[in-house]
Amino acid sequence: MDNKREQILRAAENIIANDGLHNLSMQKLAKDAGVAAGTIYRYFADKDALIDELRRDVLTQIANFILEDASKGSLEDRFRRIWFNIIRLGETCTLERLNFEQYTHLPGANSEEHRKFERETFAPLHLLFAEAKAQGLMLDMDDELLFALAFEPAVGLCRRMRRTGLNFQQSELEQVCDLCWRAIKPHQ
Amino acid sequence: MDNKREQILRAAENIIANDGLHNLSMQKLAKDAGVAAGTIYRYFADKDALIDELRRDVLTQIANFILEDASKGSLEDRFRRIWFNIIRLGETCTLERLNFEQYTHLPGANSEEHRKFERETFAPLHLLFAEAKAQGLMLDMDDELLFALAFEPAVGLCRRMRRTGLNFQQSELEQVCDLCWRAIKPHQ
Amino acid sequence: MDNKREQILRAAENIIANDGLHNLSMQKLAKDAGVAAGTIYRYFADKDALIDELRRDVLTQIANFILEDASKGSLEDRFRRIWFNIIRLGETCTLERLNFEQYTHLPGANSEEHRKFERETFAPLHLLFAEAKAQGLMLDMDDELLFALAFEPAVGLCRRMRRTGLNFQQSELEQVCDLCWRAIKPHQ
Amino acid sequence: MDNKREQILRAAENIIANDGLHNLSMQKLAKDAGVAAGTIYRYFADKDALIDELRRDVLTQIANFILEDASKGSLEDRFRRIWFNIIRLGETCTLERLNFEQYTHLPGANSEEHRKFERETFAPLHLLFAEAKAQGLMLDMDDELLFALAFEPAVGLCRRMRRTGLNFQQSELEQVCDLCWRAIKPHQ
DNA sequence: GATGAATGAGCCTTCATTCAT
DNA sequence: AATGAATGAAGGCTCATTCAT
Repeated sequence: MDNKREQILRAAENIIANDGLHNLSMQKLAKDAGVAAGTIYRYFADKDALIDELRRDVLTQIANFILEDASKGSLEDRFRRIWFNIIRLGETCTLERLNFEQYTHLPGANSEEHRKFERETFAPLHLLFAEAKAQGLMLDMDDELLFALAFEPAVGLCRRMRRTGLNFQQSELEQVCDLCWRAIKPHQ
Repeated sequence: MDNKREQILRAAENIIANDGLHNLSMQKLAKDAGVAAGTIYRYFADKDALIDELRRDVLTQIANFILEDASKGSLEDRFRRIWFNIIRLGETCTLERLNFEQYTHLPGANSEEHRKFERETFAPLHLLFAEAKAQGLMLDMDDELLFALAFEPAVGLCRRMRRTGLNFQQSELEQVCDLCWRAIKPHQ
Repeated sequence: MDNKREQILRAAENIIANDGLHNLSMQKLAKDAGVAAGTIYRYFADKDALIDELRRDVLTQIANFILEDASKGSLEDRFRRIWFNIIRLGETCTLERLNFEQYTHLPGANSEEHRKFERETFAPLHLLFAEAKAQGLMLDMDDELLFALAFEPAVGLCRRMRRTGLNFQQSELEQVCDLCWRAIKPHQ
Repeated sequence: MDNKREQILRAAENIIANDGLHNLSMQKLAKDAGVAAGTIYRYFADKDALIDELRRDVLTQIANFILEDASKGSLEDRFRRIWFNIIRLGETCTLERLNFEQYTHLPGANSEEHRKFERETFAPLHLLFAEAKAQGLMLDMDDELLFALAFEPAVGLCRRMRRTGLNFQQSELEQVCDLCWRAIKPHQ
């Protein structure tokens, strides 16, 4: 049964989410995953490889979560859905799952190789931008800049929620989302 | 002479900036700081306390950098100055100083205690927001939301620059800054 | 079919010859022998037993090699043939077979039990000595002493060749062999 | 006090002599040497470096023992003294010291670098050979061949004594030594 | 105050062996 | 008989911390 690999990855994610990467020891991981220490090495070459895999795995989960239903409805609907998915991702601060910020701290997240993987995984987002620009609904800027204006506020609010444990009111969030949408729209 | 404490903190910052937190060993720190390993323990209770102090120390430096001249000129000038200070901070990738992102990775940065310190350190920013709201130049929203809209795009772009190593053109950044400023301005 | 036992022994010999005893892991052995790890334990009680068997097995091969044709021709011919077989054994540094020196390093080679086996295996040598002594062609000394005088130089030269990788000229070897033969001959 | 380094080397030698190299664990070594595991690493970079040093250290001891008084008296006296020093070295099978055979099994003993060190350490032997050849007391052969004829029998007898635990009678050894000396002397 | 040698718990990893299939 | 996934003890090594000097 290959769910042992899955058990290990989930236990690793859990430990990092709760105690931080520096508390991820192979001994503890084995115990939490319910396997023997040696077993981990049947599935992952070494600790680095395990983290590599976890990084990709988590990114995929995050992307799936954020981009869910990102292709249905009007462009504005799709934008808002993504925006709130980011918020929801931040709100879902179960201690069992790595959040986006923790993910970016994983070693290797900045490697050229991984950034390529990230680009591919978030391809739908770039399609959305392209479509919107083509229809004159978004400013014709570099995607990086658009993302910063449109979604970084949401990412930042997530971080804030995570750090303080406090949530915002839905109406407040709606207003911010609205302002983000306006910010990247061509001025009438 | 208390500059030994300073030597130690600077050496620690330097090591983390260059090699990462996980390469900060007390022996290497002692060597780089030019003191004996035991000496560190005369100034800091233990490694955690050292990092606690470094975290506050670095935050203060960062705040000083970002809020430099934040009280001169028109409100828009002050806003723009802060916004570009954030960008400059991201661009200034000296190997000698911790950058903002590295700072946020330091363990304990999310503790209630440290967040309180952070709030105090960035008090001038809240004063700016208060002043601007009073003059009707900014939307009357929670400071957290305002910050997200106004500055998170800059923070995000810094992160992007660090990760990819690429810089943006000044004109592009000006445009984004401008859009941030508009985003939080009341729609006349 | 019992050739699985043989496969395992050959694979073990091969690994030790190429990579050294300390690289003989049961997993690698299983892989190289083309069997499952557990299967080895159907043929050998444990790793020690496997090495025990390999030791005997290799000794037998070595003895066969050295004593080949050791019963044909004049006593001097037989002596010389053995002497040069020892040299040839040292020169034959195939990577597939353990050489004599590697053999002597196998744990347990000095056990009383194994030495008895060694004595039996080299019985023909003792017969040769007995015959030669009876004919007055060799000094009437303890076989151990005779062996030391007659063959240890050859063994030593092999070791030297293995260590340095250099070979000696045939004429030089002939001279040494000749001097060995003289050394154990009664002084006219 | 730098005798900790010495303690560690002696404990290592002791363990290898008694239990074999594969039983030399850093844990056991630390315990036997009366230091903490980490302390070993203050004196030796790692296990390999420790063994490297031990190899040189033991070779030096062996050479000192064998070459003791090797420059006094007639050439034959010197020859016999060395020959019997080799025997004595083998007889001195205290379990506390590595013998020559064990020494040659230490990893790295065959490296070019170490062989060079060996050559230097045994330089007096080569001087002896040179002197004897110049005086016409020894055959004009390669030193390697001379050594094989003259001393390998002694080395072999040592090995034998070590393996069987039995000693030879002094008169027997005298005879063998004598035959070795004759073997390398020019046939009048 | 300052030193740095010494400590030993804890880390990552390997591998002989077992056992359910 | 054969498999190979799983085990977990043990190995080499690091490093935060202490303490005699």
